[in-house]
Amino acid sequence: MKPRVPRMNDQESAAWLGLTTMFSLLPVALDRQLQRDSGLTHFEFVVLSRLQLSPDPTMRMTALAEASVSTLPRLSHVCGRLEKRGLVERSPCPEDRRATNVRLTTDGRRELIRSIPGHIATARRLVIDALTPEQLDALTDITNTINARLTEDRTP
Amino acid sequence: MKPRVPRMNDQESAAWLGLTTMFSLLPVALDRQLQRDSGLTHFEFVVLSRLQLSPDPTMRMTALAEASVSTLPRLSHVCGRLEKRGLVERSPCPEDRRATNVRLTTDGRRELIRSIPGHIATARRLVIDALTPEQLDALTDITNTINARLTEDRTP
DNA sequence: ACCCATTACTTGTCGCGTCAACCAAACGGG
DNA sequence: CCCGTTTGGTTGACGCGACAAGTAATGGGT
Repeated sequence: MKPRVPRMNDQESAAWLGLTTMFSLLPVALDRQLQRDSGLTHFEFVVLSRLQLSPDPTMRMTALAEASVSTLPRLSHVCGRLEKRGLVERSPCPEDRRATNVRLTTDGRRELIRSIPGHIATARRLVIDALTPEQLDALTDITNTINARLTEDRTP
Repeated sequence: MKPRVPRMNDQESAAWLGLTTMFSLLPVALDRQLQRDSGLTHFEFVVLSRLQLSPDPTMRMTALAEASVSTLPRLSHVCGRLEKRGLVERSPCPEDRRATNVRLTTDGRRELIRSIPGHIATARRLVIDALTPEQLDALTDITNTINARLTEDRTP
């Protein structure tokens, strides 16, 4: 069955063009700043952040993957690199011997904290400070709505 | 000088989290659908689209790079692949012998047109149809504002 | 007329992410 | 108490993109 999807009108096209343009520019900009100033990719930054924010000092790979909006293979690779650089440590989980626990090392926490101000400054300069409070609220609603669709699309 | 950037408040954090979550999910989703159904990456799709939309049947690399929100190296690589697959053709520009002209082949146009309905359907399902008209307008404003900052940030 | 800077693009390298395949442990029905 | 299935994670291969470096043509200043 081919349910004939309607073309986009001008209003829809404008939104779509703005959106696609944004996400071909924004990730690159974030990666550039973090890489240049802190030697971290944005995703590495997110992983370290989620680890630090966790109430429990150690997290399972699956939980960390979920928290950092990623996949297990991707997380596994990046944890391998981060471990080599001494920023995280992995240890087998005693309760479930299939599982792996990850935790932030002292070096990892230090590097993360060092990198935060520059990252926040960039996020403010490029996005947050450019928007009005009403736009911030609107953006939250919009992204939450879209993200709901995206997450249910992830696992068919 | 270190002008002490303020932390984010709850409103700002919510918007930022929503945004970062979205652009770690959306590009993957678009690539997946296009790759599966049409053997194209989203960026390849954009390149072909811009070529087809051009009033002139042929475009300079620089113009195409700008239109597809990309860089010259990236575009050069992807044009190489697309040319190998017979979807585009490159020829030296007669007026400026440094320049290269790209144009869509018949096969390229056909493949593009084949791929459009599925792509639009995905864009609708994941984004457009999830939003109200007011949200679409808001999204256009927001992304245009951010994109302005991003583009001026690109070339310091 | 010459030279240096700029423009236009290409190429190579490297690192990251996706996917598929794999392994091992735990579960659960018969 | 098995044995098939599900869950948790790792690994390898491959492709794409960023960046840096290189080439070639153009143009602007003197």
